[in-house]
Amino acid sequence: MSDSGRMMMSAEASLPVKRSSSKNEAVTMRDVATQSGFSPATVSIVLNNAPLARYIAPATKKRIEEVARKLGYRPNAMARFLRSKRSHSMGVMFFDITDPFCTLILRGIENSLYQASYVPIFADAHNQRNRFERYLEMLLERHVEGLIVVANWLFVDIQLLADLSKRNIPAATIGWELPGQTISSVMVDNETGARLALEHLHHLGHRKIAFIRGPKMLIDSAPRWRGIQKFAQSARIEIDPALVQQLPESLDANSSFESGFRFTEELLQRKKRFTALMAFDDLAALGAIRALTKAGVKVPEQCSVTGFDDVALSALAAPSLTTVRQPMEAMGGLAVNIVMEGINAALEKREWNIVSHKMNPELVIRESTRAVSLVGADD
Amino acid sequence: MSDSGRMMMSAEASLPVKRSSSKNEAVTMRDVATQSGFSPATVSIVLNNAPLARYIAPATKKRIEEVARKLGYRPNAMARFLRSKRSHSMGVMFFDITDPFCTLILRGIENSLYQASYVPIFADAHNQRNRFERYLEMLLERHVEGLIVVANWLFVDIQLLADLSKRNIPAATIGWELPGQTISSVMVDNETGARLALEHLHHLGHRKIAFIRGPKMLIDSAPRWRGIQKFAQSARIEIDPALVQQLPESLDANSSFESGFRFTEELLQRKKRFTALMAFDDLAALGAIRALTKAGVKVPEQCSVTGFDDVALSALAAPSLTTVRQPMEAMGGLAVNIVMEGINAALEKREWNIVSHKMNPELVIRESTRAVSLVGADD
DNA sequence: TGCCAACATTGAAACGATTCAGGGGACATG
DNA sequence: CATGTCCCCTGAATCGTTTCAATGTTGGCA
Repeated sequence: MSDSGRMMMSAEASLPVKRSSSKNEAVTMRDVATQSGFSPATVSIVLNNAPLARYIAPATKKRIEEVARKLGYRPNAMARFLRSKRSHSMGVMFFDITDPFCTLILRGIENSLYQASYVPIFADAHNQRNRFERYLEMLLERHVEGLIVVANWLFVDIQLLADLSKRNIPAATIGWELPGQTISSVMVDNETGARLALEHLHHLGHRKIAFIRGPKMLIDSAPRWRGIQKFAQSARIEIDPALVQQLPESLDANSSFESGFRFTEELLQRKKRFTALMAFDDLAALGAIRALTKAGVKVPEQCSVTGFDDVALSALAAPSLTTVRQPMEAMGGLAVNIVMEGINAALEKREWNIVSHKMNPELVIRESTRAVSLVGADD
Repeated sequence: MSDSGRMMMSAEASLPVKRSSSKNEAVTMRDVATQSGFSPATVSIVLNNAPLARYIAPATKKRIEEVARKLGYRPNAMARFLRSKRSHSMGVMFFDITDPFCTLILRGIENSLYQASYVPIFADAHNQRNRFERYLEMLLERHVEGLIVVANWLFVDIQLLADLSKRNIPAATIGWELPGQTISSVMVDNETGARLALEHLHHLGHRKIAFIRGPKMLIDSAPRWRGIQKFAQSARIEIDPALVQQLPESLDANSSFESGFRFTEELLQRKKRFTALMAFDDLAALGAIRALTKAGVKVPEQCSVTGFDDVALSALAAPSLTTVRQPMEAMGGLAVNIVMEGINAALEKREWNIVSHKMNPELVIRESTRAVSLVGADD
């Protein structure tokens, strides 16, 4: 009564509502129910706009929503999950957050999840198998609705799949795939990417080209090399084995910089001639540039260098790096969509298919490549 | 029967256990209870090693644990939380994952949380206020036990605090603090850091020094500039206003590279003389180096450059960057410890204090700085 | 008047764990 | 034989939602 008087001016008729005395107890649905004079069931139906809400009187809805707002009601996600089986969370496992390759992918994933009002639970495996497994365990306990694995190393194993498919949790991998279509995956088309880079160098007139191959353990290595070989053959570029090196297995994100640096120094010491160097990834390329510069070989004037990935610093380096871009943000987004599709399919008891998607890479031409100068020394 | 026969050889007497027929139904505590022949209560007590477990017969424990393992029982985190009020999760909000400044901090946070078996829920605000608020909402719905905010922009507002302190969720900020000790914070000692860099340049003989100040909106800007001014005064270095520029407000992580580049170009065009340039952060420094190099000014031979932060690429750049390192991983770890302390205090109904910690920065000397050459032209 | 459909709301049973107040049984003690 | 004390274990309530079957109330129509 005391309240209703003041409210006369407002268009909304607003019944009195007791604010919860500044206790730190959370406001529950029951509170909203008692305060609004309806039952918890009704409140739930209204606030979730459930099918039954069709039958709820508009005035009731308004009243309940008003009380909920005034009380600052926030649904308890755990309780909700317990009943509805939907956690609205997605596990995101990756191998190393400090790897620049990862961060843009994560951005893409995060962005898409946010659109869908899903919460990401991040799990950084630090490239360690046991950490991977432990995190997987934690994610399963939390009943993530789906799982995205950003991995490039081969160690991620079958055990994972067993668990996932048994509990049928939709999953997708990025940058990594399992033989035999057992799990959805998103990868860049490595073979095409490598071809693009080599084609570019070839087009610029380079014929004596040094290569830094990726480590065996990395799934990307083989197809990229294949792309190189195929194009070399078709363009009649001779690959001199003495100009080919292979990165060692390493779990450290920045190690390929060191290796690229060291390999290039060795190459230079051996007085091998080459007018271009094609590195497995951007970091190796930057390492190579560093070595070349240090030895007084100017990039790109005397030697062109290409990378792969287009990580953030490639654009900032001096000279900026010509490289093959992986559409990382898009890859992250696509993986989310694939998993979402799986979640929805399961919800509607539809069938759905495992998809393996190869994204198109894009050649990004910057400063580190240039046409072979026909006049003047190329050394 | 078929099972027990095979088990005879094993030392553990093992009673038969029905494996859940390959349904995808999750195995619950009730399953373990019925299969083992004890009540859910007992199972809970045993599996959690609750206080009451003192009174449970060893044989019972063994049996229950065995059944749980065989069935592949995994506790349902949500159900557990609903009862126990402990979500074992921590909200981690940050402004932009693509900012290299962020990633190492996140690594530190993740690492410490992992030790404590807490799951991080990552929320990337993209430097947008509404996104920040929406995520905060989502984190609260999920009842994270604590919150860590990695922020440097000033827009994070009081509203946040109201919500947090009302629900008394322990929180800590990294790289940002609120006036008046209302929330725990971990920051680098910006003033000291700036002094270290300037001291270094001074020590190398530089007197004509250009400065790129940070944007006003960034909390780090003021103390760093203060550090510069104080040292300049005590060392009688004259700061020429014509050599001082200020980065614009921008939400893009890489914008300071552009700005650093542009500012330096302008400086060079104006034919201002300087032998060293001190940039607000690493990206601005790299931009500056780029501009200098482009203009034919050799770094460090003709001009020394320093940065701040020591982000990952600073070591890889050519020349590698002399900079002031923030102990980012340690800062992340410390923030987690602070929040954990708050959680535990609340649990034990202890009092606990808000702490503001200033971490010591460290000067990292690399290739981009060199003593002023007394002979030869410095231009 | 009687019956049915549509409307508006609710009671109560889950969901899967935790927790605490007991409850039998065994054994010792007075 | 009554009582007390450990031991070992369990029944049942509870956490905050969702959801379904059920209930009472209208109004329309034959």
